[in-house]
Amino acid sequence: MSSNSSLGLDSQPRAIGQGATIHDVARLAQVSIKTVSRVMNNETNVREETRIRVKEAARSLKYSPNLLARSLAGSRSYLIGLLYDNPNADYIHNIQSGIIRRAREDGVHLLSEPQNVASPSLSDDLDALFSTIRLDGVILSPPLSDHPIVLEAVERAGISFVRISPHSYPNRGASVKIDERAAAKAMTEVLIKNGHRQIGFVMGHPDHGGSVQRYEGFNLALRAIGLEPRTEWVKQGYFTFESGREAARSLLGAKRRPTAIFAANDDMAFGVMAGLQDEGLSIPDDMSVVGYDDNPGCKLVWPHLSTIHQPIEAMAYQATDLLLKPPQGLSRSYSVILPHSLIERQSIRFLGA
Amino acid sequence: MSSNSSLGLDSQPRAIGQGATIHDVARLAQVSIKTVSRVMNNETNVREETRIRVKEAARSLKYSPNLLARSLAGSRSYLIGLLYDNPNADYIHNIQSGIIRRAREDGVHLLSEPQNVASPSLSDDLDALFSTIRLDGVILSPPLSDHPIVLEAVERAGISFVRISPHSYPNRGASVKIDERAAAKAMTEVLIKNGHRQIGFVMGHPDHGGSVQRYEGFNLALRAIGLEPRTEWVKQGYFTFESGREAARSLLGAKRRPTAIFAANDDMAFGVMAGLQDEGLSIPDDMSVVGYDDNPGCKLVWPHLSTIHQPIEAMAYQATDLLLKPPQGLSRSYSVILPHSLIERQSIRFLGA
DNA sequence: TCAGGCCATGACAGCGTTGTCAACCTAAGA
DNA sequence: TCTTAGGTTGACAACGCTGTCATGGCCTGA
Repeated sequence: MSSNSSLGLDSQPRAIGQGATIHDVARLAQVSIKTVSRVMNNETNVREETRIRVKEAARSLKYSPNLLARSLAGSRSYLIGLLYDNPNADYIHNIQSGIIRRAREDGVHLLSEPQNVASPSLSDDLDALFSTIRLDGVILSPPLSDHPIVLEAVERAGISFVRISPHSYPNRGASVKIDERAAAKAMTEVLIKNGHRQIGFVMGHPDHGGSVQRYEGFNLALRAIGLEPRTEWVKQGYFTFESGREAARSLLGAKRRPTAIFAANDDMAFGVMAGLQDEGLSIPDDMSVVGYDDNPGCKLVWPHLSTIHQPIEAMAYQATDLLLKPPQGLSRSYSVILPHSLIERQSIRFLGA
Repeated sequence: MSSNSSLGLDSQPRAIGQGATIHDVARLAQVSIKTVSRVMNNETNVREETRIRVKEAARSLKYSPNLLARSLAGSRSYLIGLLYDNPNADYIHNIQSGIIRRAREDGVHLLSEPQNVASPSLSDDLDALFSTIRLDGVILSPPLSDHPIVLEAVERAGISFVRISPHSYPNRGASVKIDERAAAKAMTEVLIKNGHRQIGFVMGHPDHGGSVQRYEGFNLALRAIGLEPRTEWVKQGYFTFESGREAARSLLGAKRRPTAIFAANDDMAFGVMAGLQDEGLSIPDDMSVVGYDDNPGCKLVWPHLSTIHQPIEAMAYQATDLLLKPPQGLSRSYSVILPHSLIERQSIRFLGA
């Protein structure tokens, strides 16, 4: 005897917590399951009358198609992944919010998959992930968006992906970013406009692509007024508070001190501020400080930190949009550049124009 | 003719990006797919020799079972959900990290599902979510862990769940929390030990259960030394920076000013500090301030904020452990209480013992 | 020697969908 | 009137697993 779970006689409601299936809807609407499938997927070639009847039945049964069955049978999984390895909670939170906001428009769900860049099994881990769950696509956030092993794994699995703020391999996939070079240049120009000529720079983590671009922007602004960056004023940092503090100390030891310090991210800028205050310097009177990221902490430190604001949430939304609705003739280097903004707060002293 | 996709003749490797299936492994190991299934699930009653042969085959094909097919056929989905509606990025990030750390031990993946508590469709949204994906369980983070509609939806769907830091409905499901009342009491006692007797309190959001308990702990400590809280020193806040600032202003308007202010979370404490500084007061000289949460901003504000630290990540790990490996005879009010800690920094002035 | 039991294994039917293909109906054109 | 094309619908086989049950081999004890 074959399954009778969908026979009319078996009118027993399902166990608590079990949703209706396509069979239940089909029976109620007096059509085949295939027609229900057509209606649920908004396919064409269904008589209007039938469509309404099915929709009515689906509504009354509170039917919603089982995602797992759908993906097993069809070619989509309605699941996308976010790959990240970033200690900055605020950044990830914004990314995630943007992705989910867009994904929900298409009934897609998000799998959060942090990865350890340093792990020797990274490649295998990703292979396992992709073969375990056939994702409709993944979003790569920095620093993973520039990581060759990650890119290879994604490409090997044949999964479509969008990179957020990539800096290398420009031809490997669509991306969403801001013009970090221009942003850093603008920030530097603000310092210049305020009369600063001796400006220190704390570089970002050498493995993050953004570090280079921000430094280039800084240099561009200086050269534009005929200045050459002095290496004794450029310190290597690692995007952490402590590395910023360290850099500040080191900068204060220079023969000649700068009048302002540009840290390549806010966490380091906070560290710089702390390091300066450790030495009894007052900000911005004795030293101006600016950062990059618009971390919520910017409004907590005193004075409030001037910085660059990236529309993280919007970038993630865009990235997901690109993933879910790829534009016609999407080239392998398709890239959306969103506008950044410069937030001036109280951490810059005006030295005269 | 039946499917030949698994016949020996069809030795063609799969399309790029497609993983091996259980049939591929079975063929290579010369066993039935059922035996492969047994080995992959560590079931008993498989001859050791066979087990090894299958494992070898699986490894060489880089086989990992398809999660979706597994869940469709079996009773588990290897997917759990995190339900949250909390603007605090740091909090959510820690929760998520803890969950994922534990989930990975069991090969389980996490679906991040923010929900809007205020949405009129909350109940329907949850029903749809649960019937679309049969989750193995969900973690409820505050304020959702106390939300009747959420609890009903989860119970209705028959999904197992664990609540993080619940405050109401103690008999509805397992939970993980800290003793918030004791923590707030301890914080207040530190203030008392430093000589403070006039202490202001900024309450948390009225919809968050924690607000009440923190206030109770505060009261307990006062009453223990024979003090009654003065209502003019107790202000309603909403867990936001701005509401803290507001409360500070209002507190300064009191006939007699307190010497210390305890804000029920750090964001409000930051607001209080800002409000105080707006009026030219110096912290802690003119007023001591303490918070609750150990937000990363605590080390950014000046002076650094004394606060209560909750082991958020560990709580989430525990909660997931409870979900994935429920202890025998788990009662409906099973609750794990983790230790908190009190972090003393520079925001308290010593007035004499 | 043989029944009884346990262990190891496999056949096969689902799980709830989508994809493929065939069948039917209707209206338009010959 | 008969085709023909296109719109509408359904039957049925996947998708890649797990659950159930049957089968056969081997060991044990009477």
